Amino acid sequence: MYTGEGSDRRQGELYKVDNGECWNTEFIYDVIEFLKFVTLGLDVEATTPEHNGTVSYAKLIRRALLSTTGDGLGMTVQEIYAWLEKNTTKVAYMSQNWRGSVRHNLSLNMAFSSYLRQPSKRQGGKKVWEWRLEPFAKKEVTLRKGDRCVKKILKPSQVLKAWMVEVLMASYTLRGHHSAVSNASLFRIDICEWARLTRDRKLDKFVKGVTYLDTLRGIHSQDKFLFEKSTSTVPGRERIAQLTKT
DNA sequence: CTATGTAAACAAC
DNA sequence: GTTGTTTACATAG
Repeated sequence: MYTGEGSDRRQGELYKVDNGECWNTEFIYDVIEFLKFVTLGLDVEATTPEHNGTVSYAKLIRRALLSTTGDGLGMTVQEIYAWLEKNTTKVAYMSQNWRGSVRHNLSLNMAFSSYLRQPSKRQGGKKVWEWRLEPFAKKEVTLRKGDRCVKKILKPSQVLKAWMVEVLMASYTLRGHHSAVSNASLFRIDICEWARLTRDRKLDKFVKGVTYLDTLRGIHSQDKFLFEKSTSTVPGRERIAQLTKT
């Protein structure tokens, strides 16, 4: 992620980012502004067991998944239960149905996705699903608050929007061009296309107009970055279609 | 209105 | 019975 500060906003300039890609300057600025917007006013996350009773399930699940060693290794629901029981104080005094709440969070929150774990010989080919953190939810974002640098993680529901930005970036990368998006209809095109390419079920539902009331509400009406802020580098529909073909 | 927690119906395994 | 999806409702801020 590009984290530098700059005063010039010359258009068309390309920056190299962490993964080696080149991004359009204006797009980068838009992403940064967006992330700032998204992370304003977040509370400090409690890190010790004595204080994590007030931390949300989603954050604790995130911490559980971050605690796994090995790249891409996730946790089964049972492993998540066990981790929460061992490493937090929250579940001890939550309702009897806290496991249901955990599953509810896993299912509803786009920060979490399930994958089929490679079957081991011991388990005799039985299907085992594991939950992983989406890359966007692993990140901590460094923000400047006054003269201090504060590290924050994104709230799971807010980070959904950041994830949308990732979707856009991925789809642009796929097409081999880079640009800011500021137009609702173009955004929709991108989301539809990405849902099709990735066969993302959650995204697919989103495209089909099923709203996730708890997490997706308001994304159209409220997201000023994606739908109201205007930039001048948005390619036309024809151009997009052209690029998509090749 | 947003964020979060809880309950429950229901399907698939 | 477990796991996962979804809707509905409650409450705090």
